[in-house]
Amino acid sequence: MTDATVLQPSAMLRRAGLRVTQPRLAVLDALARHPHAATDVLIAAARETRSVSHQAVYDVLHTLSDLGLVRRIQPAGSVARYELRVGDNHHHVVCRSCGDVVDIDCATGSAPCLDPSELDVHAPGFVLHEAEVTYWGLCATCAGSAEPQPDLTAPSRTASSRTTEKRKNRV
Amino acid sequence: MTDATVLQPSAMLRRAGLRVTQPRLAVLDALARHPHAATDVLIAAARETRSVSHQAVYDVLHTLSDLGLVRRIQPAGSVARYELRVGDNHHHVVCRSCGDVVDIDCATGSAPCLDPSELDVHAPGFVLHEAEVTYWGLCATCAGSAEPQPDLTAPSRTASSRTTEKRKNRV
DNA sequence: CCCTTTTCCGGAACGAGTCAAGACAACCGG
DNA sequence: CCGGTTGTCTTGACTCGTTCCGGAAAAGGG
Ligand SMILES: [Mn+2]
Ligand SMILES: [Mn+2]
Ligand SMILES: [Zn+2]
Ligand SMILES: [Zn+2]
Repeated sequence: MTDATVLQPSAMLRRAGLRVTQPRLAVLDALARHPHAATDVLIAAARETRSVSHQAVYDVLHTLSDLGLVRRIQPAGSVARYELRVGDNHHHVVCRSCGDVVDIDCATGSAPCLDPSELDVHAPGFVLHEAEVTYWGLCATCAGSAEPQPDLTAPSRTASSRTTEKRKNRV
Repeated sequence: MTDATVLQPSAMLRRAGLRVTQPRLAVLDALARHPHAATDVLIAAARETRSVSHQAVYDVLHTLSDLGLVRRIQPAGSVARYELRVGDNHHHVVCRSCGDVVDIDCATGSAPCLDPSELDVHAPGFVLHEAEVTYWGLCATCAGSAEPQPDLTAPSRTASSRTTEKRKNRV
């Protein structure tokens, strides 16, 4: 429901009982412009607007995600990413090669959208909150090019041990 | 299918074209005894058997997961965890409080067990490999105790910014 | 048993994220 | 409009899991 994007940044902060500060406005602005961005990207983006310390960005992201104003996702092998789309229990498609993340509306509806049939058998008494679904594969670009894009998660390598390639975790 | 656990360790190594070495046997043994264990636990467990360097364990885990002999999972906010159950596309239930991981058979069958309806719309040309499902909630123990167990992932905190508690990432 | 190739080792390095303590600035009440 | 009270930011050091490096060791084929 309460889609954060429709509210005035300062309004949504105050409504959550938070002070309206420069770092928070800067981060909210950065989030609006960079959905699913990693922290370092958000830091850079926030600095385009205001002067903010990296620690402030971390603090803001913690505060906001603890209060549910932003969502934090962390596809395996990636650093934390953040988005303003909250409360709609949507899912994500992630490219194994370039790490790109795309939203997918939840077909089933609200959380938990899926129910593990064997829950009672293998984890009796477990209280289920949500089912997180991550679709893995290759985006159109990466699927096309034989030589994949600068990699991100890459557990999908065919060969043996130590890879020589570098990796980068940008957006 | 090819459930790793039913094969002799040395056999499955050789069948994958790998040399049978002490570190690899030690890690396979550790994995058998500690499903879903984090790397540090596996290092400790492997050392109970043979003398192995931490780097060797990392190398082995990379080699084996690259070849698909072990599976690597990484629930958001946790370090990497490994298991021998591969190729059956099973899913996981994770306790938000203590970080405990439990297997859940995939009801649908083989990967990708789920199909995002809007794939073509929002990510046209995307080649789907698998759908990873992670169920989040509280295990019976943690749901019972008001004061939750030593924490692991804990994005579920209600209050504001900087938490005072410590955390630990064990199995 | 020797040689080649793979694998392992120890140590240094790295990067995302955290801790800590003092400076600062929102907001409130006057 | 001002000054005090908190909650928030800054700076800089630091932790922890993991990776990089290059020489040493050992697996396996001949
Ligand atoms: Mn999203
Ligand atoms: Mn499992
Ligand atoms: Zn891609
Ligand atoms: Zn628990």
